[in-house]
Amino acid sequence: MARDIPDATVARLPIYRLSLVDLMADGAETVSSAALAERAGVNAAKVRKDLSFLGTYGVRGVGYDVKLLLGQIGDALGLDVVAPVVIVGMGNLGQALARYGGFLSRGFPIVALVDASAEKVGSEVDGITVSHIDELPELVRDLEIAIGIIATPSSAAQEVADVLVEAGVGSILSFAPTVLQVPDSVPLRKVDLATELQILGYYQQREAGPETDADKSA
Amino acid sequence: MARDIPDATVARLPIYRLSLVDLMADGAETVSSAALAERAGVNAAKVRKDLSFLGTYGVRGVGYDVKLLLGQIGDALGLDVVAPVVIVGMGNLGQALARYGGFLSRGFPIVALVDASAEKVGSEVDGITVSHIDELPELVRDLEIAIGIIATPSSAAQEVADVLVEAGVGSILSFAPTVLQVPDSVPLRKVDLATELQILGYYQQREAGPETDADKSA
DNA sequence: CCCTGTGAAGCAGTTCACAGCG
DNA sequence: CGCTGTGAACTGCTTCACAGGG
Repeated sequence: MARDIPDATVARLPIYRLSLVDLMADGAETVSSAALAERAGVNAAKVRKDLSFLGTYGVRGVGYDVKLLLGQIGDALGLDVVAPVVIVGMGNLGQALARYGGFLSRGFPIVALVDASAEKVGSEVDGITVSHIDELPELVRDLEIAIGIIATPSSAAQEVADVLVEAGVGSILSFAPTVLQVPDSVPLRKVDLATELQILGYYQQREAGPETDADKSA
Repeated sequence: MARDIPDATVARLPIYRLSLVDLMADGAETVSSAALAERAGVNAAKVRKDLSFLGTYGVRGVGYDVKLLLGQIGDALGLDVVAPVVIVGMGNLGQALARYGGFLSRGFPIVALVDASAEKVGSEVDGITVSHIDELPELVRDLEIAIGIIATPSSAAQEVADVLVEAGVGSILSFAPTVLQVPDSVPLRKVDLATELQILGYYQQREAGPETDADKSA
């Protein structure tokens, strides 16, 4: 079992996974690093280096077995372990995420929805009844929730993050446009539309930008 | 005018901006690199290095003038130039973004909404009438749209990206979980819920992860 | 002979540490 | 005397280039 994969590589594994799923749908049984690189939008050396962190599964002169590689990436990402998700904040974005999340591959089931407003509590979104935010700690414990998604206004985000951490959530994904303070032991990732637009604005200004990477995150 | 700022710095400027807006609301007139670093969740040396790329605006022994610094960051990001936005795909996510976008600071007005389905075309979302996707090139030209946001299913994303590029959009933000091919001259950023969850899954697995970065992106 | 796996070189980003200005 | 601005060291990521296996 491969441990301690560089952050930059981890951020690319889901992209390789996506490409491999497509390849498998196309009936491919093996794939070369060059072909995978093309699909994933990176260069071949990077693909080989990245995959080498998972252990070695390529066959020289042939390439990688698509199915096997998919399994290896899934193992590395821990996709075999189900990680229940709660979405906090049932505004436009939270509701959209709840419905959108329904399409997510098995592994990240949305098991609870939470909001602070009396109007929303009790209503159903995508088949799940919205609970009051005061019940969050209880929900996290009872449903063994691993990931908390914050889709509240900025003003409430830190408070929600504190509750999630306190309740024992394993990691947090925030859509609130604010910086959150959480213990180092809780992985936190942030997605913010305004930030993304501003970054694009910079590159646009001076014609010709880089070619993405996102992940930039880790 | 400061040119050629490192990608990693550009990705942090919106975060500094956010922190500075808060500081200004709190009535602060100056801020030290240490204080700004704390708010932004980075270290002080990084703040100073980053800001040095904008030109020098700090006063030794005192810190940075909040208002002046906000202006400088805005200039660097090109926030003085209005960049009209079109959202393509009026599913749950697209609609949520349209409404959410209404809250965005001036500078990124959503001026058009587009969808392929006859049901959606003609309806109104957040005060804007949804146009048919065939009108996209025309809209981009007439409304001088600078940024295209892709909120379609994966299957349509590449086609939409091609149309946007062809129509002359300056940059693209994609929410579709697929890798898009665009010319190097068009900055592209990707946001994908499933990718984010998978990355979190990795770090969660081995208890104790890094402290975000997002962006990871450029 | 093709394609992987990987040392080694090169580059970008981060952090340190301190000189110097207000 | 505090805090900035920055050279220099360091760390981590990317890319090159090639040895070696199927």
